[in-house]
Amino acid sequence: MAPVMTSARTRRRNARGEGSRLRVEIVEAALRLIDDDTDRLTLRAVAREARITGPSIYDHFPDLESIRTEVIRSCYEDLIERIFQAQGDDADPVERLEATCLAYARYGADFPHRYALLFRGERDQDEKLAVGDRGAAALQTLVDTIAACKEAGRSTTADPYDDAIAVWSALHGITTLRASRPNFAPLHRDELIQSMVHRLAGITSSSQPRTQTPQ
Amino acid sequence: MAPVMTSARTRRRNARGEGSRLRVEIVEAALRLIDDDTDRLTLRAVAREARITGPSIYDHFPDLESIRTEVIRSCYEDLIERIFQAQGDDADPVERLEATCLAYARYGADFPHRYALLFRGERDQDEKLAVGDRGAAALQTLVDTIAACKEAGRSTTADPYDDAIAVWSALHGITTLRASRPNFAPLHRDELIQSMVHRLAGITSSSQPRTQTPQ
DNA sequence: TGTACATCAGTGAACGCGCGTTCACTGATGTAC
DNA sequence: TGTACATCAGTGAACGCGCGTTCACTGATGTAC
Repeated sequence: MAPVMTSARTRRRNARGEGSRLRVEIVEAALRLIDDDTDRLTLRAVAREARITGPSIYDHFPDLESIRTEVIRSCYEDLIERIFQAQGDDADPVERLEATCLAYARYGADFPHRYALLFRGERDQDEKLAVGDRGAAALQTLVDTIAACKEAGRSTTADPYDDAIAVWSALHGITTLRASRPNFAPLHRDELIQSMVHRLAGITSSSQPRTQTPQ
Repeated sequence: MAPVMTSARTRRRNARGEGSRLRVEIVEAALRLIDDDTDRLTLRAVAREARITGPSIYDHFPDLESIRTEVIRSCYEDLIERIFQAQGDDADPVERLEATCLAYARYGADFPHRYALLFRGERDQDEKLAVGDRGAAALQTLVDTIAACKEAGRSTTADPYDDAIAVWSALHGITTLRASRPNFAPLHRDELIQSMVHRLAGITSSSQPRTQTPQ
């Protein structure tokens, strides 16, 4: 008689005292499903992907929604972390601005479905995620960098905050348009992004990759 | 004995020969659900909203997916129509550009969930919707308008197509960011949009609502 | 004008499915003696 | 070193639900005579 094929077939249970390891396995499984463009994240699908049975999840999460929240929170943290890392120790504020914006866009290009997830939900999401402060700090970083460009005489910005909002909007737009239309601006994405950022942040002269032809 | 409460309680059936009227009622019901931010569009929910029973839908649509497709198609047509209408008969190309972009952004602000629907799906969508040509024509309109600005000496654009893509990205970004964060740029949305469009399309001088402070 | 009837716009019951969640349980494993 | 046992990491069956879809049907209404 052939052995029954169970969903947990090849998985080896965690050792004693290592039970909480399953919590991160669950989140990883959910991320895999999201990256595969699963249209609806279900508890049973996550369990299958983690090669456990449904009820096992309840030792680590009270319900499906809390898995979802944790997944979004971890993606958010990841993106914010990359933004701060991209700020690096660059002395030139224009290069810092470019690096920050490209890091943001690159996250969206590398993980389009995770990125979409971050901006799908709405009201009160930040509170539930408890990352509101870090998110605001990331935006402030962009504001400060544009302000630094101005102080260095490299930007004509009249309002770094307004321009940071404009830059963020443009980055978000090109990131999400690209995700939904695979053929959208594929050839010179980074150049397009840099060009948009330069214009919206009022960056002057210098190593601008895009040449303007005066009328 | 109290009458049985059915989902079709108050609806009056369409007259003979008017059966196809139900088709548009179904689409309207689906649109209402979408505007109410229904998380998952189901056939049974559409039927309830249209005050008919589920099976009645099958006289007009072969399956749930085809309702969805028709809804998206009609939203797409609506948006494209508004873009062409906004082009109007304005002689000033800069004003035409502004009107077009604001019409686009306004659609997204007025119908955030319909707008999101248009950019949720992905590959092959245009073919399925049979609106690819009209969509491309709408984008071309934007390209032409920017080119007209240049010819009128009102834009320094080096490449109207690239700049149209940039403008579209920015519009898409601010529209979707606003949808997911209700507090995002609420005070001067139109001014922000105009300012972004002007800078990305290389519009010079004139009635720019945003004052640049030279360093 | 009156009536039988064909047509048409739907209905209602039923199906199999995957879902979230609950509950009692099992069986491997580290530990006490 | 050997064994009984408590603990822990999960399992399996079951529940009620809403779903998409099918099928046979019903009952109002326009039309032919």
